[in-house]
Amino acid sequence: MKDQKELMNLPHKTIERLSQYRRALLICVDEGRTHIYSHEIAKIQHITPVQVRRDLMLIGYSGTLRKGYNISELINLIGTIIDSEKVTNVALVGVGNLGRALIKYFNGKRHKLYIAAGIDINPEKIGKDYYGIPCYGPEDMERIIKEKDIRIAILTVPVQNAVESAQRLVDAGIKGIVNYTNKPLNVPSGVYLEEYDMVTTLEKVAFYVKLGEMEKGKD
Amino acid sequence: MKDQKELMNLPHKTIERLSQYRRALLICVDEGRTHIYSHEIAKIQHITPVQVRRDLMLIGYSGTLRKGYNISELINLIGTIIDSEKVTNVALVGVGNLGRALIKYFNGKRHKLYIAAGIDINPEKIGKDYYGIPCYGPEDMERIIKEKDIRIAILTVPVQNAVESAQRLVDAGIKGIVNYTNKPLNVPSGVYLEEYDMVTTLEKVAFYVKLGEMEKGKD
DNA sequence: AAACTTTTGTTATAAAAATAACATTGTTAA
DNA sequence: TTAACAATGTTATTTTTATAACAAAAGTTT
Repeated sequence: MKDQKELMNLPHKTIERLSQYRRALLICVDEGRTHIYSHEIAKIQHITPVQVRRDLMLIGYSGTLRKGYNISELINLIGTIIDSEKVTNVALVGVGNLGRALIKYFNGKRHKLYIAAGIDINPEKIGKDYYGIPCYGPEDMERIIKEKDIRIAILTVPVQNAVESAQRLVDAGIKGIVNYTNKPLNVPSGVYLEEYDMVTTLEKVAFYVKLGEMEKGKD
Repeated sequence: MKDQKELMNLPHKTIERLSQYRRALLICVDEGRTHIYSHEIAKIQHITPVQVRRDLMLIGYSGTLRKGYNISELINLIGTIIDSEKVTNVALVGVGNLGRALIKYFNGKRHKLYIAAGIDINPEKIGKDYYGIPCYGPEDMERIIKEKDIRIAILTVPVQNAVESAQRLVDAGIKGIVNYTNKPLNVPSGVYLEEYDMVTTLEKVAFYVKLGEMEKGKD
């Protein structure tokens, strides 16, 4: 593996793909495989084999000629790059349908990321467990974040609570936020913000479907 | 506005941003505003004003000097570009937590995209309505897709059903799929596939948080 | 009214990302 | 044993995306 300094220079897209490679590789392990070729990874990810090899070159991993890459070695190496040494605790703010989907979907999938607490304003939810994760009230948010050393928050509250929740998370010392609400947020530098809007995704698909139909109509 | 042919040449990233601009502009309309500057849009989207102006140039929209852009005009223009003329019907395959979150989140947000049917394997859900959307059984999938002229599907089934569901959707003539399951899919050319994995998003945030802490640790 | 300011729109440049080209090397097969 | 093959690893090139530079014009200030 390469020097830690070089990690910082990895392209953003490579970081994303490493996470995706690992996901695919974990499935391969379950299927009992030990080795995989770059063109197989590429097929799964809908990218080119060159891109796979280039990414692996960047992290300093070498496969075996004509045997491909050792899957478990590669999984471990990707782990040393993108994971923290210790488990990173995550708070889920907003335990509605989306929030519960995330807990269920995420639970146990990655060793180094753990949704350690749900937070919700609904009194009926406070004190309950959801798929094994305890739900706290908003008044306990700051305390729980400190007690559990939570660094990252997933924001799945209703849009009208998004800004206030984000502000409180930042004030409580959160260092990263994944915002699934409809409202673009602002955070100070030093806090990493990732926003995802399902409407945009769907609109993009709709656009390219429309484009495809226009292309076909031309013939 | 520009010629339809030019639409096809719009950069992919511009398409995504147009959707996001519209989202932001719709919020501004609700706030009663009529005009907006490029640097204001930029601030909301965490990008540069130049990028905003360049995107708008690409779609052939002109603002007014020192007054900025007319919000409702711009919303309409973006609509003519990314929306279809008629409403595009969408099927939601898998009415679990995530599926229901999507219906609720999406319903009524965009005039030209409509989740017209939910499909689920669970007999208790079949025949029920979820936030106004009827849920059908898998045996009715092909029929409903044809009857309602559904072009696009959102896949939110449990991972073990993902491959089979996708295959049936493709066979039924679906032209676009948004895959929220954990399993990378394969579709024939002519079907537009967009995959989104929440784990990758969270891992990316965790990585950059870690990087930020490493940077700080150096001082 | 002249100089300055602010904002748009466009072209030019730089940076990032993806792809292509190709060298290398075990392995297989004639 | 030598040629062909199939795979990796790296450098070079192209494409895409983002940023910078700057011209133009409408308004503001002195």
